[in-house]
Amino acid sequence: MTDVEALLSPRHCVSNNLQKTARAVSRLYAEEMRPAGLTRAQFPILSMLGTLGALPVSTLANRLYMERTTLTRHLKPLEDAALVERPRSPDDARIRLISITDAGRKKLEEARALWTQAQTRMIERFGADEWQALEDTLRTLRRLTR
Amino acid sequence: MTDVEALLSPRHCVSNNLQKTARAVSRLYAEEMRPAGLTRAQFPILSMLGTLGALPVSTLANRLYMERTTLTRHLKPLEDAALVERPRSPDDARIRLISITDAGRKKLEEARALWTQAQTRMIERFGADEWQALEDTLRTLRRLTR
DNA sequence: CTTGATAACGTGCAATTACACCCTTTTTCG
DNA sequence: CGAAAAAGGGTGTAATTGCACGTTATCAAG
Repeated sequence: MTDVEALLSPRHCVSNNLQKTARAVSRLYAEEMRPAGLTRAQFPILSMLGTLGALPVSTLANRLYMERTTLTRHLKPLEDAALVERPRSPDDARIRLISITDAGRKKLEEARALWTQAQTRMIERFGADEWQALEDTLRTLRRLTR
Repeated sequence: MTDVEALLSPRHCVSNNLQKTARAVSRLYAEEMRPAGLTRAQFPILSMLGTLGALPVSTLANRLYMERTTLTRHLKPLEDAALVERPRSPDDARIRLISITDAGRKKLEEARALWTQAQTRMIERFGADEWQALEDTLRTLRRLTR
């Protein structure tokens, strides 16, 4: 049994430990995916759209655990590059239904090849079982923040 | 035994899962620490300096798992606020030895009270043992990136 | 039907991050 | 010694993030 008091030193900060680790890992993926011509944030957005189809901005943001306004920023360059569309819903003019285009799917496939390399390298180093367990733990942690 | 292939869907991206979780948790800490008058990055920097004393920029950056140039950006406002000093080393004029000032320690104490609240809340929700284990796992993951 | 509340989305601004490139100082080695 | 290499550090520029606030569209009550 670990005592809570033992974890009340900034060295054990949950937020900072996650942040540091995310930075460290992100650098590896970014390096490997650079030739794809997609920024780091664009890949998960296109992936999500490729899987789920047309979604309102807010719904998409929730799925990505991303601020809605942050997502809006990312969508603009993607729309300019014709990788996504964002027409207004016919039923509710407030809503924009974001979807991936054919060009977007093409780009996504290219990027995915590079991503698969980075992911494979990472999993092989860290261990598939270990990552599976960590992924579950991180999901639990995210749920606690809502 | 989990197969690696099962983890080669972007949904299982190590980088993105860490990033999402860091964002979600960071928002909680940021909200709680807002009254401290320190930004999120400043707190771990001051903490590290409070513990370790005077350090060269590169060494400090390594300890924080932060890009050296990113740290430089953060140091400027801290120096302007007189919370840190960065005199050149007498032995090697290339090196700046970063250290916390008395005003910095004072500010750190204030911020730490708020941080402790956020950390306590987080640990109580998540579990002390669980966090201890996760912290170790994250450290392992960071080591793999070097 | 109109008026206030709410929902969905965008913008202004500031903080965070990092790659590419630069300058200065020290070290290495002929 | 003197020139080249290496080490330490800073700047230019761009991507990422999110809070406060504003705009437009829909809904609920009277």
